[in-house]
Amino acid sequence: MTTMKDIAKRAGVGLGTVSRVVNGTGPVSQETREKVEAALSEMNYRPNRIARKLVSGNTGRGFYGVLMPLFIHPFYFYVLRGVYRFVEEQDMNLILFNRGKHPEEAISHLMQEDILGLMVMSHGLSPEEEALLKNEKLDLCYLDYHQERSQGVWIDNHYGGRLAAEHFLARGCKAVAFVGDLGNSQQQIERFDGFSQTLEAAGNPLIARHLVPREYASADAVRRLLADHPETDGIFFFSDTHAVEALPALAEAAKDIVVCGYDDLDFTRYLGLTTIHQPKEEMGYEGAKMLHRIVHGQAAPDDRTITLKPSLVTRGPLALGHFSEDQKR
Amino acid sequence: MTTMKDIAKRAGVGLGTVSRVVNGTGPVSQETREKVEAALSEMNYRPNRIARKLVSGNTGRGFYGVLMPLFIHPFYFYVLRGVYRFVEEQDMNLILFNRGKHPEEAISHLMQEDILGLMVMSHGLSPEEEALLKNEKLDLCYLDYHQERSQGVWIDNHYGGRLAAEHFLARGCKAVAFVGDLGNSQQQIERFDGFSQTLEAAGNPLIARHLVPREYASADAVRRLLADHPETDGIFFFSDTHAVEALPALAEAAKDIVVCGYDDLDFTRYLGLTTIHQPKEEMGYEGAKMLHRIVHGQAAPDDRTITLKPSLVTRGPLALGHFSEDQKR
DNA sequence: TATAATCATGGAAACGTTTCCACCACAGGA
DNA sequence: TCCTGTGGTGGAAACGTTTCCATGATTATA
Repeated sequence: MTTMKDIAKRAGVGLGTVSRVVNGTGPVSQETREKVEAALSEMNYRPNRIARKLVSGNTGRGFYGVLMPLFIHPFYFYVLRGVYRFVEEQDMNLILFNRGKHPEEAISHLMQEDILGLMVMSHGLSPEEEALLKNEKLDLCYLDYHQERSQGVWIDNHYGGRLAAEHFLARGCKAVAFVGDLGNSQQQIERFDGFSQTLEAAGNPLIARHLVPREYASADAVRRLLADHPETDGIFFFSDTHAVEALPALAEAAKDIVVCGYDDLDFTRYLGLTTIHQPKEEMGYEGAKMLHRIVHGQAAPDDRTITLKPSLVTRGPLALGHFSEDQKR
Repeated sequence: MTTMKDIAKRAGVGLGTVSRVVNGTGPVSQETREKVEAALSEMNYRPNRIARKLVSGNTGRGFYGVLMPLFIHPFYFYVLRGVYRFVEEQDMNLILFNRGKHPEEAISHLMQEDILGLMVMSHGLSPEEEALLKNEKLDLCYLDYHQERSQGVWIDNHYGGRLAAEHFLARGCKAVAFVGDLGNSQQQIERFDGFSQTLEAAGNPLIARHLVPREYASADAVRRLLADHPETDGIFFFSDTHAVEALPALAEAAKDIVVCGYDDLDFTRYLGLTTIHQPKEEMGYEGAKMLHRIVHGQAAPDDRTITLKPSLVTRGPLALGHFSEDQKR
C-alpha cells in the first residue's frame, strides 16, 4: 500500500506538500505539483479513508444495518421496504449484510462498520455473537424471529399454521399434505407445528410432508406426492413461491385440490391463491422503529417485543392452465 | 466523546491496561479490571472503530456499493440477486445506499464508506458527482442506465418498446394506449419512443398516454382510458406491476383487450400476462463482474459497456376475474 | 536465600492522514 | 539597507486505538 510518505520520498518533497496537492488545499508551485502528481500516478496512490476519518473526527454513525439470510426470497423485499421507509424518515441510511456462506464473516464484517444498530432477519445469533455485539455497544433487534428474552418483531407462525389448517378443515379436506423447504427454519417448524397439531386435534392428521431443496422444485414434489397419495385433496405450501411453482403440477392433476400458500405476496391476489397474509412491510417498519428506540434508550424493557398476527386470505378459483403458451426461453 | 485516555485517567491506570480490559487480551488483576470496568460504564465508553481499523491495518476494502433509487419496485430485487451472486463468489460484501429524498446526501454518505467500487442503478450521476467519485478513486459502473461514454450494463429499452409494438400490430390492434409512470425516467422515455415510433411507422399511431403517480393507480387510469377511448383494444404498461394492478379494471371492461407488460416478473407466468422479458439477474451479475474487472484494471476501455436485449414473452389468456373473493383486510 | 518464572502494569511507537506553525527566499516599499 | 509581507515548503502534533517492550511485583523452585 502506497502512503503519502512514500509519495513524499519519491517526489522529494515534504508530507504537507503531498497533502496539499492531493486535496487541492493551500498553495503549491506548478513545478512541485507536477512532480507530486507524477509520483501519485506512478505509484497508484489511494488515500486511506480510515486515516482521513480518524483525523477529521467524523465517525459517521448514521447507519443501521440489516443482517439477512441468502438474498433469495421476495418476502425480504417487502420487509426491507418497511425498514427503508422508517430509516429514511430518520434521515439515516442502511447497510445490508448478507449472511451467505460464511455467517461468522458477515458478523466480523459488520462489526467493522460504523453502524448504530443491527436488525437480524429471520434467524438467531449464537450467544457468542450476541456477546460480541454487546461488547461493541451495538444494539440489535430481531425481525421475523423470536427467542426467550430477545427483542424484536415477529409474526406468529404457529398461529398462521393453525389458520391454514382450519381453512382446509372448513373446506372438508380429508387428506392434507405439507410441502416446504429443506432446512429447518424456526418459521417452518412453527408453521408446521401449528398446522399439524390443529389437523390432528380435529382427528384428521397430515398424510405427508415433502421438503424440497428449492421452491423451484415444488412441482416435482407435488407430482411425487400425488403419485404416492392419490387421495390428496389439500396441500399447504410453506410459501407462496412454493405454491406458485407447483401450479403446473396442479394443473396436470386435473383434480380439485385445495391449496394454501403463505406470505401473501402481491401476485397471489391475481392468481386466486388462498394464502396466509403476513404483515411484512409493517414488520420491517416496526422493527426499524423499535431498534431506533432501543438505540436511543427509549424502549422500556417490557416494550421490546412485538408479535404481529397473520391472517387468512381466502381466494379462488386458482388460475390454472396458462402454461402451455409460455414461450420464454 | 470518551476515549481510552479518559478512562485510564479516571481509573488511575495505564492506557494498555484499559485496552486489555476492553478487549479481554492479556492478563489483568481482578481489582484493576473492576476499576476499569466501572469507569467504562460510568463514562459510557464506546470504542472508536475508525482508530481500531487504522491501527489494525484493516482498511476493510471488501465492499462494493450499490446506489439505488427508492427501494420500491420488485425489479430491483431481481437485479440485486444477480449482483449478490457475483459479489458473494468473490467473498465480498455489499452496501446498499438508498438514493432517497436527498441524493446528494447519499453520495456523501457513501464516500465515507470503504467501498472499492460503486454500482449506480437506473439513473445517472451529475458530472460533479462523477468527478467527486473519481477523485476518491472510486470506480463506478451503471446498471440499467446508459450514457454517452459511461461504463455499465443496460437493457435496450427502445428495442423493448419496439417488440411490444410489434406484438400489438401482430395481434391486429387498431387503438393502442400506453400507461406508465409519472416522472420521466430514461427507461420510460426510451420504451415509449421505441413503442410509439414503431406504431407510427406502421401507420397506426398511439391513441393515448396515461401517466400515473404510482403503479397502484393504474386501474383507475385504465378506467379513465376506456371511458375516454372506448375503442381501445390494446394497452402497453410500463411495467408488470402496472399491468397487474390494472387487472380488475380490465375484468370490468368485459372486452377483449390485448395487454403487454414489462420486466417479466415471476408471477406474470402464472397470470398469462404477455410481457417483455428483461434479463434482470443477468444484468446484476454482469454489472458486478464488470465493476470487479474495472476495479482490478482488467477492463479494456472498449470492453466497458454491455447491452442486453429484452425479448417478447407471449402468454395468455389473461387470468381475470378472481378478485371478488378477495377478503384481505 | 538466591534464581527463575510468571503475572501485572505503564507507556512509547505505530497506523496514515490533516492541520498548523515555523521557516526560507524573495519581492517590494521605506 | 532594513523591514515586511507573501508564496512555497517541511515537518511536528494530533486523531484513538493496538502492540510490544520494559519494568516491578509476586510466586514457585532449588
